[in-house]
Amino acid sequence: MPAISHTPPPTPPLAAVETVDTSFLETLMGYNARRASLTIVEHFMRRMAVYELRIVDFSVLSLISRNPGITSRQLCGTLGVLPPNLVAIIGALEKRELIERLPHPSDRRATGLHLSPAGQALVAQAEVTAAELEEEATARLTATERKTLMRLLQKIYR
Amino acid sequence: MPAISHTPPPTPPLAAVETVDTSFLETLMGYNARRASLTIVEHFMRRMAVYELRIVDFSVLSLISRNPGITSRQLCGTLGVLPPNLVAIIGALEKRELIERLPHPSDRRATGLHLSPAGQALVAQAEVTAAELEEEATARLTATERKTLMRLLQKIYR
DNA sequence: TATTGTTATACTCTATAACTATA
DNA sequence: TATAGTTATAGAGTATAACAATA
Repeated sequence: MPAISHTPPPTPPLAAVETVDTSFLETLMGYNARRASLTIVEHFMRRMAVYELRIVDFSVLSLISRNPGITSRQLCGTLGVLPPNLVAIIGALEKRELIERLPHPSDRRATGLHLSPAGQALVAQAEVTAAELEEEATARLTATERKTLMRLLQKIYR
Repeated sequence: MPAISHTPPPTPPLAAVETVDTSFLETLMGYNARRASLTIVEHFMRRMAVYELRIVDFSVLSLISRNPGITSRQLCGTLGVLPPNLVAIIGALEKRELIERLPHPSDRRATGLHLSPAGQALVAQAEVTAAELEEEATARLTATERKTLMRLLQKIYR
């Protein structure tokens, strides 16, 4: 049986933290993907502000542009937005006269979404800006690294 | 001068969209980073549910573990959380008796955050799970690709 | 019976202003 | 005067339930 010490255990040092050690979090793909994603999102919001477009608005317009007649349901499935939350998004874009709702050719429950001429002009400009800001946000990467990064990210989510 | 047609312009075809073309969005780094990030986040939330930890809770515990005595302000700066929003997070972890607040050695305005023994045990388990789920989420990548991806993501946000 | 689009609503996350105690 | 931590609160984003019209 060991001797029992009657002195209290030593008080912990309680030193102040000088610089925060984030090395463990940086070994996690989730942490790195999130940080990188947030960085690009910042660039995006700053550059798209002139068009008064959020990321979801830009995505919706771009998808309608390349898929004229797409339905709300298809947009929801593609972008991971729940149907009730798309209503206000579509409504606002329609109120700005950037998109139009036309009857769906074969399903009277649905409506086909189309860009107005103003919407086509806006999305054309916004897509140029999007390409530019991508270059900005990934300026520290070479063209080859950019392609590699794109490919590896797609391997995760596809 | 060309002849003027008096017939109305042809009605647009209004064909239904069969499969949604997402090829343009897939050329954007922001889109790919966000999709990949969301995929990993899903894995994370599912696996961390047993510990009742959200990503921010895990991050806070892991940072306190490696930086005992870290202040709320330092956590905010590291994780990009605003001070008012950290209060409830810290409060809940303290109520669960996973962390303890001890006086800061040199600044009486601040409090140093420390893990309780229960908190240390939980974070140790959670970090193992985190490493496992990372493997799951990036299962389609080789070890080399994983390292490359990590490096390229860090080049964007650092 | 299932699906599209919608309303209402609740919950979470994020952001801003203002206060106290201390530096 | 500036900073750490806090409260109250507002706004954005995300979630579920339920309904009418149509498939």
